[in-house]
Amino acid sequence: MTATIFDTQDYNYPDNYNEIRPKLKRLEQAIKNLEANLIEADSNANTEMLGQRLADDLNLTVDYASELNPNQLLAATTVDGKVLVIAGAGSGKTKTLTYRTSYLIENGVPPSQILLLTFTRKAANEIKNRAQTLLASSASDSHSLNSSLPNSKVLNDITSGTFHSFCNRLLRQYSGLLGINPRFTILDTGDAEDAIDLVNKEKKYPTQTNIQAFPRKKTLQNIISTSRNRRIHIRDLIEANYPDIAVHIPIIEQLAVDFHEYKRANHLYDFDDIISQVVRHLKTNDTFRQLLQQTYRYIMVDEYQDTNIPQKQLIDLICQPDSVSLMVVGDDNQSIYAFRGANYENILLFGETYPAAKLIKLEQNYRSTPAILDYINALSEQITLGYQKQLYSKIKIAGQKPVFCRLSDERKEAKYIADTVIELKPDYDYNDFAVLCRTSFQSNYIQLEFMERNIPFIVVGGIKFIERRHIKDVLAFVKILYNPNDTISWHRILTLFKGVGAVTATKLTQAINADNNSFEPLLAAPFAKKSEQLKPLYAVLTKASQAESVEQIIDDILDFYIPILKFIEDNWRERSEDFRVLKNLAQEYNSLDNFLENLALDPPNDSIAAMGKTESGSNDDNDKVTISTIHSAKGLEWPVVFVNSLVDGMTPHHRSLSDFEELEEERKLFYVACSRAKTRLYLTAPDYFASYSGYFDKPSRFIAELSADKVSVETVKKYTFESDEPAWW
DNA sequence: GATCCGTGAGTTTTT
DNA sequence: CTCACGGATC
Repeated sequence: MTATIFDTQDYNYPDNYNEIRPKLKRLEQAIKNLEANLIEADSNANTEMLGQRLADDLNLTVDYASELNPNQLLAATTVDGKVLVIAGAGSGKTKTLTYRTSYLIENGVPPSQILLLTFTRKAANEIKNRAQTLLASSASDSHSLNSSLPNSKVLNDITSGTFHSFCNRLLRQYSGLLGINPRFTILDTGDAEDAIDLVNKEKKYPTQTNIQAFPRKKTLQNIISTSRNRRIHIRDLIEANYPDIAVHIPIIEQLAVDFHEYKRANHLYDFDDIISQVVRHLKTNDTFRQLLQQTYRYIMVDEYQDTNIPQKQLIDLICQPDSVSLMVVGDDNQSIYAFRGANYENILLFGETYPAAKLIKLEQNYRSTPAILDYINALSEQITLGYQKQLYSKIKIAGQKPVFCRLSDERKEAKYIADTVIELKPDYDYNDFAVLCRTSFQSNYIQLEFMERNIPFIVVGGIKFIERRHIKDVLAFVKILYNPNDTISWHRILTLFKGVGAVTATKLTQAINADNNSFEPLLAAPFAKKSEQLKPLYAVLTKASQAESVEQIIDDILDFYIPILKFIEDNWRERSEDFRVLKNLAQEYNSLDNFLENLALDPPNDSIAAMGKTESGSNDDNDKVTISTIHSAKGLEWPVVFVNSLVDGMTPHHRSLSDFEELEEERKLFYVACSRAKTRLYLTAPDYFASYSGYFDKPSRFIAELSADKVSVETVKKYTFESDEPAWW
């Protein structure tokens, strides 16, 4: 046992390891089976032959063999069958997918047969654009006489995007075949909560609130969604994770059914429906399934470790025929989305699903210094279950070991980080720094400190533009123009008015839907007298429904809505700033379909209003320190990375301390955070953290578990902090 | 039936 | 701190 930096600490570890032991056994077996199908470039004389064959192939203009490392080359050129690529952090995963895409095209695969599923749309576009550039530049400096080179348009025919955007497109494109209305509305999580609340109130279930309060809508949404994505019955889920509300199980089960029917009746799809409904159609509609199987012959899935069960089913259903080529890429060390239903077992069971599958590993790291790699490899060893892997670098200079520094409190921690940024700034741009937090709330002190020190920063993750109340309000108007059956939006709009509450709103919505979705009931007998504003509402909806452009619609709505906002919010002026952003977005779209779809599935995730404020005189608008949640930092990298709040109970989060699998995920989360760093990694922890949820004062076990030689421990004395006096004294 | 106000309970990560 | 609910009041 090697010494650790905190020998005196002891931690309570989850005690449910034995319960899940059978499951782990199964996973271990599947891993072992697939490891047996590992194909490696080094041990395989084929690689040289492969390189030679590629070099001889006159149809190829890109020099794959010299631009990729041997295993990347293998991944890029292994086309047939089912393949899992374990791509370690910083191993050139995007590059490999880019070259593979180009390789497919060069080998005559029609782009329309390629399906590329990624975690974000940005990732999909990046791969497509880079492949495009690759093909174009190679074509221009190549002596090849190949005349069938793809022109610049061709790559647009590749189907790419997130699971959600892909399924959304399928539902609309094949609405006829599937017998559904193509003009459906997408409910984001907040909308789904509202819908559940609405159904709950309308149905007036006989809840026994005298025994135990009925759960709030947020909890209900969470339970229903988790139940679907993890395929756990509501009863089992509640008994295991929400034992307090067990008395309400029958009602919640009924609510889930009624909620589902409500969505179907009103052409509403929440995030889960978008995927699950496609899966259901694939299972039951042979024509549809065969159509997709014939259309998509080459399928690539990125971030496979973060897929959930419905997403895996979707892939498996399309890939059923042996002739369909499937390559899934991921890193089991980086599965961090279980809270959203992601199932880390998918990647571990790949060998069970596809016994003939091949395994390729990318272990050469192009990102981090050897000292940092040493650290993250040590972290990786602490992860109980997974494919064998060891990242290595060809960089000779070891670089600086990760630094661990413990400070007396969160303010000191923030000061330390700011101090270090300023100290290193001469050698770096602000762009080169990132502060990664377990929860968005943990960045508060950092933000304050950076503001005081005039360090420019941008916050990623946290409160999203699209979730702000006034944006949701305006979009509700747009949504009912698109889908008048969108009862959630109707409800939202109608309750804005004085004299109209939940009951009137529901009745009015029903009247409108019953009247073939005309707006007339707004003017008719029982409702018109409820509020002075229903008449102007009728006018603006009528006007906006005839508008020529998305931008015009937004303008019409804003004319009507801003006076209302003025009345209900005192900071309306500040909020109105956001409307500029909304209008700019609207200008980019020429149809409501695309506008709403993009806003729902690919929302602008940084609050642009906040960005505008920090530009106090600085010309260099883009040079900013990134402050981000760890989740939002996935896939990114920075030369200098700070990971803060490394107190046991914050990282790992206290809610995960009693469950083996949840704790493992926290460990992976920390792994993701550390593996973002290229040259310097700073780990910081305050002495304690106190909130209503508990008092925590031990350093994170993730740091304590490693042998002491992996980090250098820095003492705060080196830094002279400014006075603790508030600025206004 | 709508709204206002006081009280009490819950706060991770996001397509 | 924020959200939801119960009860009083319009």
